[in-house]
Formats: sequence, C-alpha cells, structure tokens
Amino acid sequence: MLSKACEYGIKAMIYLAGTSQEGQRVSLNLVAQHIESPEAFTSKILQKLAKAKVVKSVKGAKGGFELNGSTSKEIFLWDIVVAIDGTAIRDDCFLGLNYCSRSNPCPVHDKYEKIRDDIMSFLMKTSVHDLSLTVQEGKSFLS
Amino acid sequence: MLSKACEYGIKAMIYLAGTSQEGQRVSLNLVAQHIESPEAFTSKILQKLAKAKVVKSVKGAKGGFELNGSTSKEIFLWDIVVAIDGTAIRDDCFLGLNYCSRSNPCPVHDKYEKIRDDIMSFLMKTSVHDLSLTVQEGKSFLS
DNA sequence: TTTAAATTGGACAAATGTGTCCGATTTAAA
DNA sequence: TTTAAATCGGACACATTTGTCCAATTTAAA
Ligand code: SF4
Ligand code: SF4
Repeated sequence: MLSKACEYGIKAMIYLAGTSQEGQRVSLNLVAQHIESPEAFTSKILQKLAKAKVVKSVKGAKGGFELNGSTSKEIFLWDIVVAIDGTAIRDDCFLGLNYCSRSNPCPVHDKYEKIRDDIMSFLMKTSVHDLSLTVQEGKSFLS
Repeated sequence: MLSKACEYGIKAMIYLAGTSQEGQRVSLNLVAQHIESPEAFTSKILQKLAKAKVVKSVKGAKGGFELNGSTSKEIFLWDIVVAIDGTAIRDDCFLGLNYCSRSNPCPVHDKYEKIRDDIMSFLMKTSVHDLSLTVQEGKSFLS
C-alpha cells in the first residue's frame, strides 16, 4: 500500500505534531529514535517533507524540525503520501490499467471501487492532528 | 497494493477462466498478448501459479495452460495473491508496525481497521469466476 | 525416428526502493 | 572569531522487483 519511506514519513509527522507547540524544534536524531527508523534514511524523508512545505527545517546549532504552518489540523495524510510516494496510489488502481473509466472498467471495478473511494477518503480526511492525540495520551504507538 | 506480478497473475487467471472450458489449453504467448504483459515475465508468473496448483500447465506440442480443478468458482483472488505476493498485504498493515493489537494499536487503527477488513473480505470472497463473466460479455477489459 | 511446438528453469540485466557515508553549509553560542 | 551542533545533498551500496535470454526438456504429430 505505502512505501516504507511513506510509513516513516507519516510516523515522523505524527511525532512532530506532539512536539511542535510554539516553534519548538526536535533534532533528526530524536525523530528517528521515536519512530524507530534509520537516521540517514529519515533525513532524506524529512527533506522531502520540507520541500513539500509540511515540515520546517532549521539548520545549524539549536536547529531541527517542526511542523510547518500553524497547526497539524490542516495537514492530512494525503499531503504526506503525495510528498513521498506521489499520486500513484490514487492513479494506478487495483489492476494497474493504463486507461480505465466507468465505460471501460477493469473486471474488479464493481467490487473494488468503494474500497478505493474509502481509502482516498481516509487519506484526504484524516489529519495528522487526529492521529497525534491518541499517541500523546499513550493510547496508541509509533513502534 | 499489489505487485505488478500479482496484477498480471490475476489478469491471467481471469483470461484463463474464459478459455478453460473442458480442458482446452492456451499458450503462454496468447495469455501474454491478452493481458498485455511481457511474455517471459508472464512465464515466471504462470509457473508460480502452477506450483500453487491454481493453474495446470502441460508441456510439449499442443501444451499450454488451463485452470486447475473443476471450476473458477472455487478460486479466489486471495489464492492468487498468496501464491505470488505472499501474505504481507494482510500481515503488514498500514504503518507496518512489527507488533500491533487492539491493546497496542498504531495511531490509524480506529480509522483504518474497517478498510483493511474490507480489502481482505474482497480478496477472500471474490472468485475468478465472478470477474470473468463481465469480460466474456465485453463489459470489462483486461487492458 | 525426426521434427516442431511448447513449457521449464537458471542465469543474467535493468529499474526501483531502501539504506549508508561523508563533506559542505548554516547557525548559535562561547 | 572560533567552535560545536545541526541539516543538506551528492555519491555510493544493497535488496527487491521487474524483465530478458536461452538451453534443456517434454510432447504430439509427421
Ligand atoms: S477498479 Fe475501477 S478505477 Fe480501479 S483500475 Fe479497475 S476500472 Fe479502474
Ligand atoms: S491499523 Fe490496526 S491492524 Fe493495522 S498496523 Fe495499525 S494497529 Fe495494526
């Protein structure tokens, strides 16, 4: 479903949502520790997220990462997926047909369309904020 | 979601369901043409499906491939997925946590669990026969 | 028995995804 | 001004997936 990089990216964003009150920054090292991902690989992922403007990175001493913009309520899973994996999960559907439509459907269309719509709805309507709450309460976990 | 190999495998099975009345065989070349996949790669995939006993292969002149067993109604998408991709799609869920459960869930569990169950239900309850009907009627397509 | 049609399986090649290393650069603080 | 703490970015390494090539084998038919 998602690439490993994208899984790490989502976890990183959820972690950052819990540390990003009032411009407080955390280092790459801390992020990687909390989401249990290789540090150098996490670095690449955070760079992608920074280029997509969903995280803000600050270089130099006392630098680090924080969520960009005012609030994690405005950042949705879909933003992260697009930044890291692109739109293939939406565009290349179940059987990976090059061209499909309601008048030229693949054989699974009738049975799969609802699942695809549910996935897209989940990705576009679930905010990082939604997910960070239970982590901060200790009711869900990133590793 | 699925590997390319698995997509080809599903298409091949759906195509074979339309050609496999009464032990009639089709060649690798024909299968690859109809599902628009590279012939040599398709060969590897059909070999996997043959080892999983969902297709029967016959070597030599007048040989070829046909569905194994009596009917495509007994072969489900899940059988094909397991034969080619294994059970990762079921075992490694959305965020790829190593260990998760209702008492140790990842942050998306509440929102994603239903989608996962819907996908598994779709894979386990959809038979190749279900899918081949609309193709034979010209109402859906494999390319 | 010979030939042609077909799958099989091993080795290889290319592309992508995952992960590492390290020097360059930036910034805050001593 | 110097130093230490950080991210950045390019090059590389490794694993997996995707795809190709070809000789070996099997089988039906001439
Ligand atoms: S399920 Fe529908 S949308 Fe998805 S590939 Fe098939 S025809 Fe296209
Ligand atoms: S959604 Fe639920 S089942 Fe899937 S990884 Fe998260 S906790 Fe596990």
